[in-house]
Amino acid sequence: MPEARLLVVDDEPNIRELLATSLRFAGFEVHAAADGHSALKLAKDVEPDLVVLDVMLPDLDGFAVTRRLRERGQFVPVLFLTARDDTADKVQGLTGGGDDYVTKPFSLEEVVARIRAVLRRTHHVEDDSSVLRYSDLELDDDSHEVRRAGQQVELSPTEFKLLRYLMLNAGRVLSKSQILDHVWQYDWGGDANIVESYISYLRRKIDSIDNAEGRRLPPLIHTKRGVGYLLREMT
Amino acid sequence: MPEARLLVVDDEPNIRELLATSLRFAGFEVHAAADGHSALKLAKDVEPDLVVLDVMLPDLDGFAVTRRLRERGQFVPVLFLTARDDTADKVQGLTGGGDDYVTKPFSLEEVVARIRAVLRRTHHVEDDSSVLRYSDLELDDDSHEVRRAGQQVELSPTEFKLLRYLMLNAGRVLSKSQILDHVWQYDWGGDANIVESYISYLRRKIDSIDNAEGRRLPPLIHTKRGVGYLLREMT
DNA sequence: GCACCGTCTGAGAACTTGCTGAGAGTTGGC
DNA sequence: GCCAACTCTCAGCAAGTTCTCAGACGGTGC
Repeated sequence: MPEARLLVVDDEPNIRELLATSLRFAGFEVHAAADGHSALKLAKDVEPDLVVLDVMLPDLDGFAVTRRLRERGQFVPVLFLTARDDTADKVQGLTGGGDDYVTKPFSLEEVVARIRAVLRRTHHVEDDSSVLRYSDLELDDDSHEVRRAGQQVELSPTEFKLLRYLMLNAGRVLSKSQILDHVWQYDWGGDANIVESYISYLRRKIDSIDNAEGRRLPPLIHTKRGVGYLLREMT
Repeated sequence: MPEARLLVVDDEPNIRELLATSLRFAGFEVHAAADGHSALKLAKDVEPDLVVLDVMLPDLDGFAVTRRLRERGQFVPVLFLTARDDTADKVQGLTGGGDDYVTKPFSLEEVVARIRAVLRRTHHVEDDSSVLRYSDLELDDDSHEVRRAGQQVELSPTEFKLLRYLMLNAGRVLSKSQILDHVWQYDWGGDANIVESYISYLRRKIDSIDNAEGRRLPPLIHTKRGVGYLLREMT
């Protein structure tokens, strides 16, 4: 059973497909539309739990779509996609409720994280917490805090997103290009060496910790030479 | 079970939706109407605990709506929305009976705070007091007083709203734009740097206090670089 | 053992973000 | 009308973050 039902609305086919595919892979049921009118039609049929909505659409803009949804009694939360500066302020004034926005170009991790955050807040079924756990690692999305063996660790935003992606895929090898695709913005043009750098930073922060007795904790991040990286507890 | 049932009446769709979404998110059951007549009709059906009512409506004005409600025997409290100067005094004259008003443009924090205050006063059976607490911080909505470790602290109105918002979301990182959306007026066009300034003021007042023994109290406001701010007790 | 190749990491440049003091403009009380 | 409190802007500094590069490191296969 999928985690939740999403409706993705974007007129650029590449972005739409990128989102649809990754969100499906992340465990959501995904429906897609290319413009405001088909989005409204589709929303009536599938009754999504959340709408991912580009603000710039060829026919109706994102706000108009939202308004019509609400007028019709569909109080589904919305995650807006906006160009960097251009509409950020317009959106800001309107995100008061459970809605949120992400600026383009985004990274997939960011979109998934925001979707989960919005769903968590609006479905307010308080049993599902915001904490990801693996082994003695804890990552809290709400407070943006990370702990290894109970000891708090300070991570930069990129380090946080990287660790989050590794934890979501614990036990699975992730290639450098997969990591690049998810943690960095989709239009990133640089070198994959950046992944190595950030893995190095992360290891320094979470795999080089001594516990209270001064004993070194076992590493959780492992390199699979020629393949990628793996978060795993080794026994 | 929602905290209370509200009826929001405003003819501007953006404002109506902004209010409806945020109030729903704040835990209220919300119904909405765009003009006086549909408001009256809806009020009969849903029997709201409070009405949020724009004074300027296309058909009946807010006072007329209120009058008809009262004539009909519905003594529901009303929170009026008014333009800044224009009717402030007129409203004041009419808010004797537990009603209140907010001038446009408002901030969401302000609206929520007033709604809670009115409900508290009118439903007077209330076991829930007007005091928010977190750690050794106390914020009293009724008396507008704030204490850190029992020691009273003087805050300006904006500082008070900011602290209130942080306390309501204690343990959760709030981005500068979230803060801007809730604490500042919805049409605010300026820089997010204002949030930094006010965080700085707040820290000076509540995080730089020495207790009776001259020992510095631990800070409660924490910066998550690149993400936002967090009110939290660190152990 | 040696050479190759992928990986690791220190150094550092460029940039971003956040903090704060100074001060201009506004409002409200007396 | 004057003063005090408050709001908001600005700019400079401090610190953190991102990313690149190059040499060191270490596994693998011959």
